[in-house]
Amino acid sequence: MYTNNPYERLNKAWLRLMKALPTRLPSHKQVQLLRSPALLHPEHLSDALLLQTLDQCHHPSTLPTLQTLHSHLIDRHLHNNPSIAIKIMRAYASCGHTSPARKVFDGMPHKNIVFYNVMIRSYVNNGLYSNALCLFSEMGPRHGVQPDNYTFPCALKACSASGNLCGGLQIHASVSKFGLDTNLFVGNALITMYARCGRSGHACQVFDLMTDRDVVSWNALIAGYAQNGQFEQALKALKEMMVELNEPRPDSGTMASILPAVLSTDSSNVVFVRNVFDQMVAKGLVSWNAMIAIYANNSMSAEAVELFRRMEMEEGIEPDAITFASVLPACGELSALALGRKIHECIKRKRLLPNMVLENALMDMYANCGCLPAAREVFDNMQGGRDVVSWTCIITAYGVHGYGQTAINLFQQMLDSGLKPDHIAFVSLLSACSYAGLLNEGKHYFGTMTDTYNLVPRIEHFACMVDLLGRGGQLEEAYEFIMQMPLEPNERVWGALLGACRVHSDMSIGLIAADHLFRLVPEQSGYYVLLSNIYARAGRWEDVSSVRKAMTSKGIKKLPGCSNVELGNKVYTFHIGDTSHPQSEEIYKKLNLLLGKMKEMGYAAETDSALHDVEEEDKEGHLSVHSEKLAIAFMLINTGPEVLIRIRMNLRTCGDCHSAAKLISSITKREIILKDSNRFHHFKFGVCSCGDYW
DNA sequence: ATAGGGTTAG
Repeated sequence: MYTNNPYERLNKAWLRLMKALPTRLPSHKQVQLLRSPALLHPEHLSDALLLQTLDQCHHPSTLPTLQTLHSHLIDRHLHNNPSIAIKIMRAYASCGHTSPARKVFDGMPHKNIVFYNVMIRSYVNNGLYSNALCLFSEMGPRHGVQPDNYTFPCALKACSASGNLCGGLQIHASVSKFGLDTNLFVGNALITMYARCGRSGHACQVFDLMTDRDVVSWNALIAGYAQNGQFEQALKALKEMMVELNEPRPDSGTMASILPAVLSTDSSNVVFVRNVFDQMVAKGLVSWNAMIAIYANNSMSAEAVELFRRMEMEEGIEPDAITFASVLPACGELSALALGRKIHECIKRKRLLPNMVLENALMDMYANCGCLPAAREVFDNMQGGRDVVSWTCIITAYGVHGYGQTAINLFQQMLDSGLKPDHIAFVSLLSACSYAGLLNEGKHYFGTMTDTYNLVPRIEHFACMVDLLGRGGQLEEAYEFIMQMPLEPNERVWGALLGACRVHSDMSIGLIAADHLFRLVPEQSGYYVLLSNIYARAGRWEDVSSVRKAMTSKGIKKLPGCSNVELGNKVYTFHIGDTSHPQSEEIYKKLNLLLGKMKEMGYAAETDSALHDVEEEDKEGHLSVHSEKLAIAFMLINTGPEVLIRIRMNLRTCGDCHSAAKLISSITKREIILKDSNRFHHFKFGVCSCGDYW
């Protein structure tokens, strides 16, 4: 039965829609809301519906709706009702507009504490911390309102968010005056305030003095330690939290809080956090995101990708932008181009672009998979602007692919766009110069770094410069450069010098570098072959055996080299001397065939070169064929001539495999992109983009 | 009618 009001049905339908909507609307629902015919004529809506619609205005896109509603509420003289006025203030604040909220606030003749609390919170949520504190300080006997247990958490949040320790201390004093020290919410806010102001000791004191603690208290404490770089303390707090019986149980906030402490950590800690994760009854999206990020950042890319798959497929949880930003680096690390592309499609389908973080992550993924054009396409299509990270991504991409001049041009374009380069941008640029052998350019930019941009060079910049000079054959100069560095040279610096000595066959400086390296990191697997070979060549047999002993006594084994290639939707892994593949016989046949042709072209296996990182037992036989060669042969057998061969290797490729790949690319007229632990080698027409230096 | 902690990139 309908009345004569033609909008009665619409009112009913509208009411149903309102009830069905969640409190926070996803963006497409917001658009629906704005286009609703009922809202074009809100005068036909009942008071109750108007108020229900008001509750749904929580997003900037609903601002026009809100303004219409507001004027109708004024027309109906409902705006002076305190609870309605509060709703209007909150809605404006959620839409990012504090001024109209303040107007409502100022227009209320009798403001009780709730008005103050809501107004202060509006300011805090919109980043206007000083406004919030200003209003807070106006409270008091003069205006007839005293701050209460709702006011303090908000006021403290204003201090936490702006790192305002001074204000925080004053508020803490005030908290004590009002006897709210033991309030749970106030205590939690105090912990965060101290932690965010760099005082995790104070935060811990507050925590210890609290009579009630809940999961938020623990999370605030853990986050405090984690954000202040006290990773061990953060883990200790999490462990204590876990042994507390029953309550409080860790929640997704716990996972997010511990995150910074375990982004770069030991595998034992990753295992521990994984246990926490597994024990959580209701893991939300945030927990999955955090766990994926932890794996991805600790070089456990396969685990990151596997967790991502489980989350989507088995748990049916919808990934969001943060999930993608966390899993994309893992795709890059694995050169899982097919998965990376799938994720890119998914991102487009979900209309998550433009999003700078995602676009940067996509660029990085494509660059790491050896797809420079795809990385460039993402860069060119960025609609929401580019930041230093975006530019650094694309500069790195060109740099590692050997296009130093393009990297320099991009760097200049970045400057032209008004952005200021930071430390990492310079690492990227200097490496690009170094990879491309642009000696003078590298020196020039190293100079501008301090002269123009007031950046103090860090150890990684010095390592880049040593690499740059060394590559140019300026070994004496490189050595001098190290000697006058203001920082203590580390293994990267000496490693760069040793690498240069290998390429330029300089024994005397090579031995100096080797001695330093041996002193610094005798056990580091990456250097040990080089070290023992250079000592052997110099006839220093005692040092040879010391290197070997250091290796075995510390129980460190050489990381087994392996090469990954993607064929179809599968990743195939090859190890040294691998005979496990069904096509093994064919692979070795193919390699022998190629070897014959290579020898005709003057190839000799580099097994006796003292300055080369080839192992003793590495002869031409089956047992010692390096994984790169197997992977290349496998791809030659299984793909047509038009297919670009992409290989991912976990170590630095050796000189022998490099020469072999170069010759094979020439003989077979195939393009080969080999990514080793250091950089890309793009073999085309018998030439390598790295200029035979790496 | 009002409150506290936490997640993503080079």
